[in-house]
Amino acid sequence: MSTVPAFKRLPRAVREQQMLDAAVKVFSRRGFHAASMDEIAEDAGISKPMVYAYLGTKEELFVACLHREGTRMMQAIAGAAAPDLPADERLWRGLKAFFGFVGAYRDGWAVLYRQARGEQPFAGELATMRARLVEVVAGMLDHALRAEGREIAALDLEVVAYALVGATESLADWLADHPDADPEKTATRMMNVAWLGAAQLLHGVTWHPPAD
Amino acid sequence: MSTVPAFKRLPRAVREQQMLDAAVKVFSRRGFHAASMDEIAEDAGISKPMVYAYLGTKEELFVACLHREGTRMMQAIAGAAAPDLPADERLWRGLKAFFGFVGAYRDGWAVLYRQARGEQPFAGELATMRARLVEVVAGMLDHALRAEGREIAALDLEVVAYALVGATESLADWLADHPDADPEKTATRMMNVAWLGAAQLLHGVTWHPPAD
Amino acid sequence: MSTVPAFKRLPRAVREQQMLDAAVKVFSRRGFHAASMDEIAEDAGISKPMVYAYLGTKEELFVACLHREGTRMMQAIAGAAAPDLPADERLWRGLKAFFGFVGAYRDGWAVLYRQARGEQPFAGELATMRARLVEVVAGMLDHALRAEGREIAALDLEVVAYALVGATESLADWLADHPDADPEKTATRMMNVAWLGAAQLLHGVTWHPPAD
Amino acid sequence: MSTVPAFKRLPRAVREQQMLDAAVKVFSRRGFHAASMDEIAEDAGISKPMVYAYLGTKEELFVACLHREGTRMMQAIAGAAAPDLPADERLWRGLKAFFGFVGAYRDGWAVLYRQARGEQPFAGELATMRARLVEVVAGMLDHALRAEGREIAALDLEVVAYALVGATESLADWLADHPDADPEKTATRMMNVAWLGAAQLLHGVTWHPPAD
DNA sequence: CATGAATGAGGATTCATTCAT
DNA sequence: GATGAATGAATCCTCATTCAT
Repeated sequence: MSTVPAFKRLPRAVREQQMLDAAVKVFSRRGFHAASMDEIAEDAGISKPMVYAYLGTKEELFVACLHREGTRMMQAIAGAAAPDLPADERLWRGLKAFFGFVGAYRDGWAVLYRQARGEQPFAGELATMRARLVEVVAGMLDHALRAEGREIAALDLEVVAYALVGATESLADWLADHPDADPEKTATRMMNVAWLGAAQLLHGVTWHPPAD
Repeated sequence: MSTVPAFKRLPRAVREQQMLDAAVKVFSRRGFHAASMDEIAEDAGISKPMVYAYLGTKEELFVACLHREGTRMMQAIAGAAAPDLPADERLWRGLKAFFGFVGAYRDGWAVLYRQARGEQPFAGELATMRARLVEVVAGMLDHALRAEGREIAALDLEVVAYALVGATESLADWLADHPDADPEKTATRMMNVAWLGAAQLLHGVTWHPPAD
Repeated sequence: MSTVPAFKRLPRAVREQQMLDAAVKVFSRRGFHAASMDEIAEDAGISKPMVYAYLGTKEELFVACLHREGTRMMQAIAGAAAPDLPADERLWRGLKAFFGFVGAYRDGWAVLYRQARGEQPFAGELATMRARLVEVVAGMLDHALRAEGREIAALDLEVVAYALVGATESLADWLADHPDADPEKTATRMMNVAWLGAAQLLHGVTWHPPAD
Repeated sequence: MSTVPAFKRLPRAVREQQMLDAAVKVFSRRGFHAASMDEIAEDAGISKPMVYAYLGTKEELFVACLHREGTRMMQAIAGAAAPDLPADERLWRGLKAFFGFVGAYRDGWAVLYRQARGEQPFAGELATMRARLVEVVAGMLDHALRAEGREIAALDLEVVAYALVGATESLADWLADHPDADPEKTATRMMNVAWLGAAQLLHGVTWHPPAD
């Protein structure tokens, strides 16, 4: 019955999303350190003490951003790359979803990687997220290898997967810096880098250092 | 037994190197923002005003670090990967030199990439350095392709090179985080990722998205 | 007996005045450069960040002082020297009000002139304020001259007015340095310097350099 | 017999003058606080320790500037206004010499007054110099009054002289700010302000406050 | 005589964070 | 629940001043 003005006394969940939106925006524009809680609060249209009450300290707030954006990204990928598809199909769909996400949420991507990578407090968080990706990729490769009757040392597998993830992140950076670039085209290029080599590996072709 | 009282009234060139050493160390441990000029000065065994007198502001100091470490790295690579070698040989030697450098100067690598990537003021500096690498790699691929009588769009070439550089940087990160890992082994793994795929490309094999 | 804990959580307007009071006091005692924001904040009974939050940087704070004191002074003069009075009466009342102000707010005067004059960043501010005074005085002279059927070159008028203002400022300095001196007596003396000469000018008497 | 390069190993007196030249220039451009000993030394073409060795601390250096410029000015005036001339002639010549000096050595004037006025450490020095001027002017007035068979209270005399000196300084400021203005014209204007009033005083005309 | 090297000390400014209303 | 008011604690940077060569 009360006629409270819109945008006031919103339920907590809504407020929190507003704050996270503002935080992601400001963190991605300014970077973690240069971002000020003042600016975030102002951008969220809320007073600073509210931000602290709802989402805690600056670090906690950043971690919350990381979580939200990371979860969104993983969901986008997981939803596209069903585990029962063949390896190349899975990889292709996953990459398409990934680059699509990056293209659509450049701010989120900037928060996730560009900022988090440099700041030690979040290295752990980031490592966890990346580890999940690496694990997925490594699992795909391993699965495909076993289907071919082959095997590869776990460490080698991990490192190769790590490299592929790194290449992908790098192209994501490139995409974030080229607003006009086409995400799907970028995914295709990544496939050409990743799959051609991986397919060789699957067929048992490997490279060895020369005698030197 | 030396007749010079160590650490006192050293000539400028020496002090500057000491300062850069300290700065690289502190920046790599703490990150650009969290690093304090006080700590850098103390670590260099000198007072703050000297740091300002010789190397300028904090940003200028960081750029100086970037330059020194970047130059060292490029020299290490250039010295190893002579341009007259065949492509795979050049790639292999370049990677070996690169991972060797990263393994030997983990602090320098951290300053170069992990820190610089996140901080906007240095994005430009870093982009320039990475662009040089990408250009070299792209040049190698292009050279090899032409030798095979093939060609590829410049943009595609750049993006593929970008991905390879990204994968390499990612493995370098991994190496920096695993002090016991063997640089040469890591280089071998990178070759397996990069060269197997690149060789396919060289032979005209490409991947195309399914009809969907 | 008051129910409000004095000096705590005061509204912004009140705190700003306290800060300005403190700033005027400290600036006038120490001079702009030698004054420290620490001392001003402490004198205002508040922490430094509040000063920055409300009044901005040291320069902006000084300008705020200049504005407040200058406005007060101009109001005191304007309130006393009604424009419809005869010239000598206006001049007398204006001078009385002016020296009364200086006698009552010696700190304010010191900030206004002694400090501002020396520091380049405020030369403009001060020049504007002095220009207003000069204009008023010149206007008075011009008005009186025209009433006598005479005229004088605008530049001459300005310079003469400038000299009168300078003489007045100088006596104000003298007054500020002699706490026991009587402001009204000082005003009378200034009239004897200013009016006797001005009256001659009004009657067409002028001095010309000898043939030499 | 030695062929030392010119401008090196100069006799002390010469070096000191070079330093003072540089100091006057820098102080007048930047103001006392903003001026740095580095800049002064560099401008003098000499190393900082030399400045300290010859002229002492920054304050002492400033005082030395004050002395040199003040002495030059007093000499210029004293040389022109011979004590045996009639009062108006003396005043006219003195003013001409004064404004001529200011016009010729704007830097010196800026150091003398604009800078020194604001900085407490030099208030005393300045007051002494101004007192000498005031004394001279007051002496002139007194001498002329007695010649007319009149007398005036010492304090009144001092204050009036103070006002005249103030007006003169003020016009000197104006002159320093208007590089194209003619010093002699300015002196004439000052005579019109000063002498017309003073002459009235000499003839026994005085102004008294209205009954109120 | 002359200077490059070196520093102690201090000041402006900013920010994350928390009360008291 | 919500906020204006308030601050402790750092951090960058500069400068007058002095050794040691």
